[in-house]
Amino acid sequence: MNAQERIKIENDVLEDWEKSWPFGFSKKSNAGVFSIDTPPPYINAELHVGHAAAYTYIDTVARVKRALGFNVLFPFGLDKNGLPIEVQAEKEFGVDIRKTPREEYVEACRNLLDKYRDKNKNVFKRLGFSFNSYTVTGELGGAYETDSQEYRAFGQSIFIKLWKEGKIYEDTQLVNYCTACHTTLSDAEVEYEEKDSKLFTISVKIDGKMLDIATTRPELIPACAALCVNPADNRYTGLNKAIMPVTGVEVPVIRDESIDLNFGTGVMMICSYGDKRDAELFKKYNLKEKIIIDENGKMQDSGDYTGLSVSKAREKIVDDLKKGGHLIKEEVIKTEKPICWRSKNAVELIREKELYLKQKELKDMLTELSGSMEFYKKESRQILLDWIKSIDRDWPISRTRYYGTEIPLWKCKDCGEYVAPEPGRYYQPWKETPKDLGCGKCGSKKLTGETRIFDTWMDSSNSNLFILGYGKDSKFFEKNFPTSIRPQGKEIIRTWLFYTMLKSYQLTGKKPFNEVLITNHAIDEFGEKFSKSKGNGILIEKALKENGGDVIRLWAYLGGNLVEGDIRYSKEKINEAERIINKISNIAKFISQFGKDQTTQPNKIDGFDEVFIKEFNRIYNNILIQYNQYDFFKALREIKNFVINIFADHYLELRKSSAYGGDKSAIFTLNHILMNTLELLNPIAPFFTQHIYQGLYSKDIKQSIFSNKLDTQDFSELIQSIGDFDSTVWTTKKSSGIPLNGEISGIAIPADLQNYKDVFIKAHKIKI
RNA sequence: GAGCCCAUGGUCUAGUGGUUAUGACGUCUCCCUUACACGGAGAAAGCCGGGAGUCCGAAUCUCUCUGGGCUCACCA
Repeated sequence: MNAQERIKIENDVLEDWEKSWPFGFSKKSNAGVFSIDTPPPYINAELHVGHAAAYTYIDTVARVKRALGFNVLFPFGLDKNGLPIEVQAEKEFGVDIRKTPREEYVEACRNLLDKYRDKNKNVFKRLGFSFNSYTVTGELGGAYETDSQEYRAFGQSIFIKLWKEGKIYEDTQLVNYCTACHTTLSDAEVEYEEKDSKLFTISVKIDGKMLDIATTRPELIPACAALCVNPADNRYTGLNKAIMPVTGVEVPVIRDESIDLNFGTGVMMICSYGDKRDAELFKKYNLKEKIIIDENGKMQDSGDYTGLSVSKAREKIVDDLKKGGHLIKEEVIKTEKPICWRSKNAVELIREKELYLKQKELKDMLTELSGSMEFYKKESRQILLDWIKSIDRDWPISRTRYYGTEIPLWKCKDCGEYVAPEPGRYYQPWKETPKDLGCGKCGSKKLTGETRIFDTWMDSSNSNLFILGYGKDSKFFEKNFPTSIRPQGKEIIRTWLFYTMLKSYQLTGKKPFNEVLITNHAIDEFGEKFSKSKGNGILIEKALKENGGDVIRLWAYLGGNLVEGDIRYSKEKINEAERIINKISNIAKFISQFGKDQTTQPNKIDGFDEVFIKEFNRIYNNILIQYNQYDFFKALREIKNFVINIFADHYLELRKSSAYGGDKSAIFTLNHILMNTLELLNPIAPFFTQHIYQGLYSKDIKQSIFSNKLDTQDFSELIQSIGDFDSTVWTTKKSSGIPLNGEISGIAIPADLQNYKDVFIKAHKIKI
C-alpha cells in the first residue's frame, strides 16, 4: 500500500465520520465525564509536525478514555486574541496601533483571522482529531473561539466578579514595558536572551578626582540619581559627590553591601531604571526617580537627547563622552537581556498605572494546590513550583492594545470612581456606555469608558472553566469540576497553567485540574529545534500530503517519548510508521481470505493456539495499564513487538498451512488477535484500523471497548523458545541450501516444544 | 550564580547489584519462500558521557567532573 492509497482510505473514513460524527459529547450519558482542556491553537500560526505530535498525544488521551468507557468532553478551541494576532495584522495590513483608528485596527485583525479561519481546522480533521465538534454550537463540547462575544463576555463576567470581591486593584508601579508593542508585560511575558553588549568605562569627577566607572547603559546617564559602592571598598572611602559627565549633574555617592567589589571598577551607576536592581536601590535609599524613556521608546526630559530613540541617544551620548574625553574603554561582554516574548524587543522599566490581580499573597496556597494535581511526568511539577517561588509582585492584567477582551469598566467623570457593570453581556466600554449605568459613589451618569484590554492570559486562563459551563450550567459544573486533565507544552507552564490555577483558585477555591500532562517538542533530523527563522519546520500540511494522518500520528510515538523529552522527526521513523501500517494491512489481507466475521470461538481450541491467545491477552492487559498512565510510547512499542515480531513472524508462519486447510481454531486465533490489536491501536492510528476493522468485522470500532481480558497466562518463555527454534530451522535450511519451503531432516524439536511438535513438523516440513 | 531533569551502538530505546548489555529503525550481505520485496534470513555496529569510590562483583549505588535540556536570579 502506498501513501496515496493510504490517504484515500483516510479520506473515506473521515467522510464516514462526518456523516454522523461519532465523537460527540452527550450531557445525558450515564458514563463518567472525562474533560480535556486542550490548548486552543493560534489560528494564524503555521502548524508544523511538532504541533501534530502534541495534539496527537491529546487526541490519543481522548480516544483511550472513550474506549475505557468515559463520556469524554473534548472541545475544540481556537485562540484568536492577543498580541500575536495584532503583530501579524500590522505586518500584513500595515495598520499601526499608534496611528490607525481603533475601529479600523480591529477590523484589520478580523480580516486576518477570517483569512486563516478554516486552515487549521481541516488539518486537525485530517489528523483524525476526535474533538466533540468542529462547529461552534454554544453547547457543552462545542467548538469555541476566544474572540467570540460569548467567550469575551465570559471573561468579563469573571473579571467583574473578581473586581467586586476586591481581588483586583489599580496601582502605579514600575512595569515591564515593550516599546515596540506599546504595552505593559507581566513577568511571565518577559524572556531573557543572551546578547553581546558593550561595557563602557567612563571617567567621572568625584570630589575633584577623576575616577572610572563602568556601565552598559550610558544612555541612562541623564537618569542617574547616585553612584553606589561597597562600604568595604577602601578605594572609595570618604568620597561623597560626583559630577556626571555630559549632564553635569551632581549626584551623591552612596554605600550598599550588595555591590560587587570585583565587577567593573566597583562603582555602580544607579539610574531610573536600568533593571530591577536599580529599582530596589531607588526604593531603599529613597532616591528621586527620573524616567527618561517614554512609552514610544523615545527619550524625554533629558536635554539634548530629548526626542531621540533609545538607540540614537545611546550613540550620541557615547559620542559626546568621547568628545569630552570621558570615554576610557569599550569592551564586549555577554549579558542576559530581558526581551518581549512576542516582539523580542528590549523590555524597559517604566512607571505605569495598571490593574493588578492579586497573586503574591496566594503563593503558599498555590504551592499546595500544585501538589494536589497529578503530573505526567511527575518531575514537570517542579517547573511550576519554581515559578511560584519566584513571584514577587501581583499580576498586571491591563494592556494598552486593541484586539482582545475589553476591560469592562467606566470611570466617573465627577468623582473619579471606577464603575463596573452587571456581569452577563459583552461590553465594549471604548465605544458604548450602558444607559442604566451610574457611579456607585456619587450617582453621576457621566462616565468615561475604559480603553484598555486584558492580558491574553487573562482570557486563556478561563478555558477550563468555560468548557465545563461555569456560570452557565452550574449543576454540570459543580459535578464535574476540577477539569480532568490539562495537556500542554512545558514552555507555557508559567503562563497558561499557572494563571489557570490562580483564576480557578480565586473563583472556586479549588485546584483547576486533576491531572496535568506536560509535553515536550519535536526537533529535526539533526537535533535542531524547529524554528521559523531557521526554516527547518516541516508543516503538517506537507507531511499530510506525503504520508497521511496515521503515519504522522504513529511517528509521534516512534520518534521518542514526548513526555520524557524532545522527539526527533526523521525519514527513518516515518518509514517505520509506514511499515507498521503496511504489515498490519497485509496480515489483515491474509486473514480476510478465510472469510469475514470469524470471531466466534470454536468448541475446541488447539493447545498451540491457546498459548498465543493467553499470551496476547496478558499483553493486552498490560497495554491497558500503560494507556491508563498515558504511556502511549511504551504501549505502541509493545503492541508492535507482539503483532509483528511474534504474531506475524512466528504464529502466522507456523499456522498458515493449517489455516489454508480450514482449521477453525487457527482461524479464530488469527481473528481474535487481529481484531483486538486493531482496537488497541485505534486510539493511536484511527484511520487504517477503522478501515480494516470495518472490512473484516462488518462494524465500526465501538467507542467503549476496552476491558481486561480474563483468560491470560505468561507464555513469554515458551514463545521465546518457539522463536528460537524457528530461527534455527530457517538458518539451517539456508546454510544447507534447502529452500525455506523445502523438506528438512535431522533436526530435533526441543523438549519444551514437544507438546506442539505437529505444528512444527507441518510448518517446517520436518522429516523425522 | 542557584535549582530541576537527562546522558546506553548513527537514531529511538529495554535494562535499578551478577545478562555473552535488550529490541527496533538505519547500514551491510544473501534470498522473489503462494499475507506482505513497503518482504524474509543473517551480519556488523555500544570500552553503557569522563574520573574516583562502595562492593567479591556496577550500565545499575555514592561523590565529582563534563555535556545537553528546562527554570529562576544577576551582571553596574
